[in-house]
Amino acid sequence: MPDPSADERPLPGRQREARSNDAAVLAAAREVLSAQGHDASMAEIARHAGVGVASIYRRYPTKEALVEALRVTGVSAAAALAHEVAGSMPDGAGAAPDGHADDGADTGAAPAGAVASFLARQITGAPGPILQPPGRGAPISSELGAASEELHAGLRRLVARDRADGLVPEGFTAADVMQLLLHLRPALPYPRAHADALHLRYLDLAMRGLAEQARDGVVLDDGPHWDEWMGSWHD
Amino acid sequence: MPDPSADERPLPGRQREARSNDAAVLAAAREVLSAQGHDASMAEIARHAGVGVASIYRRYPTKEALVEALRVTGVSAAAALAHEVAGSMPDGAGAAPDGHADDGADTGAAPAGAVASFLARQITGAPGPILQPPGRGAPISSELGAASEELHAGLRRLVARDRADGLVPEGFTAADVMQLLLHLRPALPYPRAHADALHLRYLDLAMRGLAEQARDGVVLDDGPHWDEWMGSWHD
DNA sequence: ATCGGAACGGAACGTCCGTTCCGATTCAGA
DNA sequence: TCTGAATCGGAACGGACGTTCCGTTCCGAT
Repeated sequence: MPDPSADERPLPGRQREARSNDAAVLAAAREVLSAQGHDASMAEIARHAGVGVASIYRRYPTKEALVEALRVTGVSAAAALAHEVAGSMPDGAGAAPDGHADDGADTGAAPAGAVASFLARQITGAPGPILQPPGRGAPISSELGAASEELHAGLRRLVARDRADGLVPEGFTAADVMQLLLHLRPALPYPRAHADALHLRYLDLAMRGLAEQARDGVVLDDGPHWDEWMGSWHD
Repeated sequence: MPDPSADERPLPGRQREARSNDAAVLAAAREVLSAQGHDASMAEIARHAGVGVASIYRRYPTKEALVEALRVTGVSAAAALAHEVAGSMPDGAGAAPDGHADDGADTGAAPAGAVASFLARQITGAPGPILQPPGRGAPISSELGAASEELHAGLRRLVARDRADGLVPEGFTAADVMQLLLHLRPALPYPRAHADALHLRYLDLAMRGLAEQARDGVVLDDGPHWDEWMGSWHD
């Protein structure tokens, strides 16, 4: 979707505040929603961003739309990272998100798929409510669908590499990675650092289990499908 | 807390409906809260129980109190099961909850602690919101505290037995079992059976990881403490 | 210096939900 | 059969939150 007007910051007047507000809103939303869960109030997000509620609604028609935007950026960042870890970036993708090189160090010789997923979660900054699928009804904007597909491709590459290295058992798929992430998540009521430390502790167990299954030649029976994540269940 | 009046169903007149309503409310609450999460409405619970909202409030002063009651029964059932699996029941404890013998079969030679915990969760029937600790402020009624302590004792026995059998690594504690349960939980938005199947799939990974750590002689560094679960964090 | 419009912040509105209140219903005892 | 107490279900209340509306502020242009 190309912008017909000139895009090289042509009107830096009042619109610059708009842009910076936009960024502040996104950051605040990520922060507040990740700390307090999905029922944090819009007023709280606005206050955190140093902005009135109206400034949020001017850009996002609804709270769900704001969460959607966070989902898209989170999933895109995860996809970029997955591709990067897998060995080569996709085409002209943006720069890799910052601050993730150190975290991966202490996970040892774990399967890259799981590691990358954990890092992806770190990147999103808002693990619980945001990596979770939207409500039952009408899900998946085209943007989110595209990001999701890109992530799928990246994870497939990662898992394939891990399979070749004998780090994950046969039958373990990219969809498994997503569902494992959905099932193993930091406990909300605790302070962030504490919850993350424990999260890492137990994720390590799962990765060891994977590697052991691979060594034992286990063949997993049919697991989840990719579109079950973010999929519409229609009950 | 002994009841001074006669307790052997002395007034079966209108009060029988009260008793059965009470049971229906508890069952409905467990069902609805487990399916829809903590923000299911009281009206929905009442409707599910075939009862007016007032009949709930007549017995539980607040929604939180109702959830508390579910927590107590859930934790007590888990404690009873843990003691049973560990080899002998506590004193005059009630009968073991039904319908759990079959589920344990397909987990193979997994550590009993994790298996029992999973079963405990099955028993509670309301995994997510109910095993989670209450809000930050004033937690832990004495009843819940007692049930929690009983569960702690049971899990300690289980974990000790598993340690002796070389199924869990050194440094893995009863508190670890609880926190692992808190971190690895069924994904809500999916149909129950599906979410449970995946939950079991990934729990199996963690248990394999535990066993492997034990075989490798891994010594875990300091993990969680028991009273961090249900503990008041005071931020 | 003044004007127009874009963007702002916060007050106002409607809805939903937890909780309370009240008239109707049922049952034990006379 | 009648009375009264206990219990019931659902309507009414109050507050919180998502969303909308409006008067104000700021910036570029005339």
